[in-house]
Amino acid sequence: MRRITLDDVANLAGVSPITVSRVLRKPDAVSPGLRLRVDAAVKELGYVPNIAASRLASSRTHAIGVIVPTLYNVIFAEYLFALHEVLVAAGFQVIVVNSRYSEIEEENAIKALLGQRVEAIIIAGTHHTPLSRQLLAQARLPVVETFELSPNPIDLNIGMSQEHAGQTATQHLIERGFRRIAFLTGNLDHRAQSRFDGYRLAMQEAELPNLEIIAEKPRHSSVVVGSDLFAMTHERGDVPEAIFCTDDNLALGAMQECRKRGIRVPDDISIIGFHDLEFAACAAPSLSSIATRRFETGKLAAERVLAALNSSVVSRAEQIDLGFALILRESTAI
Amino acid sequence: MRRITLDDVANLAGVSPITVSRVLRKPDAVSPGLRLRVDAAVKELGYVPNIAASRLASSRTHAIGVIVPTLYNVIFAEYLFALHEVLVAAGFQVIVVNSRYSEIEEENAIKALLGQRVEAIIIAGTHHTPLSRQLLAQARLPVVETFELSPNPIDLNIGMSQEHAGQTATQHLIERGFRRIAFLTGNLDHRAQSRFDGYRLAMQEAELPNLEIIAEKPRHSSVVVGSDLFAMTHERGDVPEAIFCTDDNLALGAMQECRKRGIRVPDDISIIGFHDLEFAACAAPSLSSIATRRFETGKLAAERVLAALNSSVVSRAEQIDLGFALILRESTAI
DNA sequence: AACATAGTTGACAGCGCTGTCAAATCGTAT
DNA sequence: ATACGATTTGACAGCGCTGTCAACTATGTT
Repeated sequence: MRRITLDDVANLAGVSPITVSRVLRKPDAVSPGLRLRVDAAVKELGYVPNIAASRLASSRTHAIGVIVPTLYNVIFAEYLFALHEVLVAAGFQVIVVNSRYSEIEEENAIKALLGQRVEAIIIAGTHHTPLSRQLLAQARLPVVETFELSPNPIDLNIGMSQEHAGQTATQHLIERGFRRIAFLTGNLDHRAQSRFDGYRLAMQEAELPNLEIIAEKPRHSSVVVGSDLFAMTHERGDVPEAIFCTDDNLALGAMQECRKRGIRVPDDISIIGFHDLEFAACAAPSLSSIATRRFETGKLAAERVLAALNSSVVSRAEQIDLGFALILRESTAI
Repeated sequence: MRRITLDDVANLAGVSPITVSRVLRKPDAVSPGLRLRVDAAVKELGYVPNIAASRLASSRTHAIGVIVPTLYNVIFAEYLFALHEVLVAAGFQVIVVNSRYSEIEEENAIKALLGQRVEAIIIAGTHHTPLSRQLLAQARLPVVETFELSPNPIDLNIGMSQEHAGQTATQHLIERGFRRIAFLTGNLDHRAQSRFDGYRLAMQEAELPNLEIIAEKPRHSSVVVGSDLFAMTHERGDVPEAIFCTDDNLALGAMQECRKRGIRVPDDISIIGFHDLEFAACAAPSLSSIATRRFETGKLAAERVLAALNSSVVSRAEQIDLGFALILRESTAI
């Protein structure tokens, strides 16, 4: 069972293969009569062009590689949604690869994407293996690092200061008058680590002692982990006055666990999350958080990639800070 | 700036191109001496094979197409995680495409995947356009439809009866003695519709009137939507005795809104969700739900695809029911 | 009627790799 | 020293498409 090719369609329609190719790619350049004949033949044979052959012949793949650490966190779904919206509309295929928070897997992902000859790579995070950096730098294609700001961007960098955001959240709790303020996270990936750095900076400035609630075994931020970690802390008997959680899911879990244990939020304990996920506003009590701009990050990254691909002017190492916002709600109200 | 090719590596290493190709694909078939020379040349030039050329020449893509409606719902993240785990380990690339709950976009996704000459397609759902069905059936490759059971599967079908699950959830509420039982959803995609059918069947059997809380404009299941819909219902003054939500997120939102409005769960109202998402067990109160098997669905689908690709025996139209489980927790306790 | 012009169509080669099979090389037994 | 099979290496063609450029057709102009 041979697959149907351009030649088969051309034979059936009684035209040359190149004409069939044109009908498919730039129909306006072909006379209506032939176009109809070719379209009919395509339909009759159920012809679907072989993209690998097309990519090889044209040396354009119309593919953009995107690397994210996980699909479990909705922030990446939002980011990918924006990327898709822009790139697919512009005729590009988006190839999403998952690094599972591992730099080695990320390196493999980069190799795989380069092997596919993607025309650009958009990668979440700014920490990569030396080989990853080298591959990306040598590849002579637009690279966008997102979500964080890098001290030495490979190419374009669109993000925000995770450290400053962590500091801001902590300072808010300090200003509320709390002294025993804990930092809670399920794992310390690079971004969580930066938020932690910000927390420590703020605590140090206020001359307050650190209070870390960090899972023994790294676990993805989720409601359950927030619940578990708070339960453990409560059972040890050292419940803080306030908690900064690296993620709203963790914060929600902590709040639920408080409720179960008869601890009132914000009367007995204040809680602030991170990312301002959709549910933060409607939680009971509503959750204070740091709003981050996932959608805008994706949109801007995609637009810049398109611009770079169209302009052919090589512009290097630009950095865009999309910032963040402190959102105050009931969970840290006085 | 020409890209580095196999020939460049061969020249540098002083061997024929085919030998380089062998070193990369089956190193054991090449003597250690040459292998080292070739590896060194590959490294020196930073050579990355062109997958399009490889696919064209070998007429194997080692790619599997996966279509999901959205990445916003974590159930698809879990499903994709399982698919990846099995397929990537077996040396396949997983190409994920998003249909955004649209049959037209799904059709386009199918065309795109067939154009890539994927070796199998795994598609969430069993409702497709006629052309989609035709393309999938004619494509002569393994097709797996997942998450639902189809009356006429295209090929393999791994899922569960959404209708029966909806009926079971509703019957549980009926057995608890409630009469004013509402069905709440943000949108009526095919699976939600089937759950709704199950709800109506159960209500009809018990000779109870339907009570629908369905968003006017379709909205993806989320905590906010659950919260909004419940708020609207409460303000209209017709709060039911129990609610079956098509998704745990909706249920969580409804519970939070209850809390804000001083309605106690389960004392004043019982709520059951769907999917048994991770947070259901640790919610306050913990949430009754229908547990579904997303991970197993993905794993089994991937394994069956691998088996089909290896066996070359064409086995058609098998159907596997992975079932579901009613999980009773505080939110529907008496 | 001859010619310029724009608009269509086609011939050709080649993108970079791999399957197939033939040639070369090696080690070992005679 | 020779012959043999096993192993290693290479030559060749072709996968299915597209870029380039040449050839052709229809139309309008002088």
